[in-house]
Amino acid sequence: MISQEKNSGNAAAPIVHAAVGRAHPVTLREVAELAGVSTATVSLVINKKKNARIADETRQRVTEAIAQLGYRPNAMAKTLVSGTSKFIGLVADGVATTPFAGQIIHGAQDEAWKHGYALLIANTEGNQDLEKDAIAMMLEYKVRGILYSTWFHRPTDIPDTLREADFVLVNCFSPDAGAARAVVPDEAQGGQSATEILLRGGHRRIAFINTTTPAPAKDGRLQGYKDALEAAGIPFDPDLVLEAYPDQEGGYGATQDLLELGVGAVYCYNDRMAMGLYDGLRENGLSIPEDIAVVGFDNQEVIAAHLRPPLSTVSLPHYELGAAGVRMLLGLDAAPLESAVKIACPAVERDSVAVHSPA
Amino acid sequence: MISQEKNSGNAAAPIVHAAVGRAHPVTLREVAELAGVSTATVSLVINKKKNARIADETRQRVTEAIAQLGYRPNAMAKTLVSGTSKFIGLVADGVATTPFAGQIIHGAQDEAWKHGYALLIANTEGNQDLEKDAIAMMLEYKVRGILYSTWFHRPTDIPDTLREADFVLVNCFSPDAGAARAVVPDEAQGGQSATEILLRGGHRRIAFINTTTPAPAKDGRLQGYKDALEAAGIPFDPDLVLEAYPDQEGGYGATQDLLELGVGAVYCYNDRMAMGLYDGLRENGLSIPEDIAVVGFDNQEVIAAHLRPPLSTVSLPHYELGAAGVRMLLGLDAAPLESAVKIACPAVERDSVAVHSPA
DNA sequence: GACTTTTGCTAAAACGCTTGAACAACGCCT
DNA sequence: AGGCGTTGTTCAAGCGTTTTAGCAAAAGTC
Repeated sequence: MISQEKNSGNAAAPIVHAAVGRAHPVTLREVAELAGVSTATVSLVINKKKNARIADETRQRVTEAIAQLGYRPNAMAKTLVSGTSKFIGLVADGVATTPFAGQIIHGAQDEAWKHGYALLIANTEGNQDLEKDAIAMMLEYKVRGILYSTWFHRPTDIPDTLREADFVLVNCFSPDAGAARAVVPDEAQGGQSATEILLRGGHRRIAFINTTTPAPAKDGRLQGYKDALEAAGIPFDPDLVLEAYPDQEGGYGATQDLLELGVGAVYCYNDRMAMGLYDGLRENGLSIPEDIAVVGFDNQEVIAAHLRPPLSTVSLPHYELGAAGVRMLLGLDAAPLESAVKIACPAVERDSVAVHSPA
Repeated sequence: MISQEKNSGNAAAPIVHAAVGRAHPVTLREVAELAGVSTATVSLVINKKKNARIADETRQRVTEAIAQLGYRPNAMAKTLVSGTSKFIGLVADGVATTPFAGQIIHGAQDEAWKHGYALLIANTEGNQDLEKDAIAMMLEYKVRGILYSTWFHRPTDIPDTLREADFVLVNCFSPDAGAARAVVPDEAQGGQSATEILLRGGHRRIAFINTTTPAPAKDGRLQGYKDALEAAGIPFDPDLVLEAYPDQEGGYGATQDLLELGVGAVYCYNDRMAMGLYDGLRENGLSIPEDIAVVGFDNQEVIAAHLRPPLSTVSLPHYELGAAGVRMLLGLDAAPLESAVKIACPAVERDSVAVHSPA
């Protein structure tokens, strides 16, 4: 339904967007002709060149012609002239697949957009050929740079072709330090924050169920646990550290061992383990947080926020990783080459740890 | 670490990719000069034009020159000539934000890639201005077409600018039927499948906890429930249909009403409600599926697969929606204008419904 | 041997835009 | 009146491709 405004008393013809309908796209030249000027002039007014001297009257005429024809600049032509596009590529081994790592895309997209860039994404699902093709394509489209990201924090090899572009590693890093700019989550700080939630809850004997799978997260989260204890003046007791496969089954399965420890608080390697632990604890007639306090790690919304009681945890800053990656690529953030930049994992306190009532 | 192959006996010079290092990008002309031919010839061999007559020897020389220089075609220049790029735009009101709807991106990306297209995404978070800018940007980059998607199935208005492009609505549809091509989930079929899981489990009295929020899903899922009952020869009993807010709290809160119905099976509007219901049921000492069978809808992996017992549910085909959208856009799938194409919601059977032991 | 075909390749225009140099017209100063 | 600085605008080259028409040489044809 097209609403036609009544514009009596207005001499201007009703504006008709000629471009609507997809005939032949309107070009600069056509605008120039309508306005009775050269294409150079039109270009000048469009780009608001500061040292260009254009009469107000002319500027006006051009602006009108643009509106009347529904002109849209051809970004390809622009790019061809300038040499680089306003694209930032994002190649991911699976962030689009995994629910919460998708936030990397989101963060990158928002930040890129903020600076006038658009995101070109490619999900490679870990397939090397696909990855190569994706990077090639981005290179061909003259992207400003490429964000190379992984769905979980890990070391990664840098594909050769990637080096042809300006790039930043996101959520991963190169084993040979100094080889590339990178941004990763601060696992240790996160582990410390998680432990501190429990500490603040008044707990002194805190178990940690770590993962069995080797990963930067495994070491970092354990380190954070130790750091927090040390800061609180509590000696580290290796017996309080269990290990299990990092999923719901793993958490569930660790219940018995945990109970034998006789602790009042547990910090789980991730939310899924915590979820399993909830079930195990419940089956043993224990309630959270009264009998035992629990914190997780990752802040997988769908799990953590909807468990009963809602789980206190620590956020994996995916959104921030994406955003920081873009800023680093664009040279807006400092980007040390020696080591990856670490992004904080903020604590998210919910109800799985009782507030401390100092005895 | 650069490994230098020993190539004694091989007259060819070691291939050096001149492009690595980001000096001045290699152009067609340079390749032509190295090969001692014209740019036209190089273009011809690169694009493998079938009716182009090129001597094998020449083709060979060109190929070598390309490899030697590490030449990469400039896609912008190509696009400028051809008029349209190999991009497909995806504007989303939040699919990147919501975990599982991110699969729309994934599906679209895979399918687009399969046909040689790259995905250009823009998350508008429902912001109209952002949306307009995003579409404008896509138009300027001469995208092949635009996928306009929403994070949950709903009617939507079609922004004016969108009409300047070839477009398809994904997971949403226009209230004025026939206004646009669209692809949406088949809620009714999904509801029917969900109900059938319970029916196959031997249940005859099946409750349905619908949502209180108006949406295509509300009507469709109810319709499917009725259809399934009818097909099974069971009269529809309105008393068995409850309503609650579609989240975990809603499901939990519906427990009492549900128990008063005295049913042995429940079909929940979504997985989150089912999750809440699990808690409510458990508190009442009821076990799933022995005392009561439950099915959900949506198949939110993180919830459904990890509940105890794992929840039988019905999948919202986000991946397929994205893929189908691309195919429709590219004219690979038929695209009726009268109504949206419906994508099946496949049942995912887990353990929340006992297998039927016919008495 | 004079012709037509075929084969292999190139010249050059076009795609839509940007930009530095050039230019015409004007007012101002001496 | 001559020179000069300003102002407003255009010229034309160039960005890296694709593609059509056309040309020269080689190969067939009778």
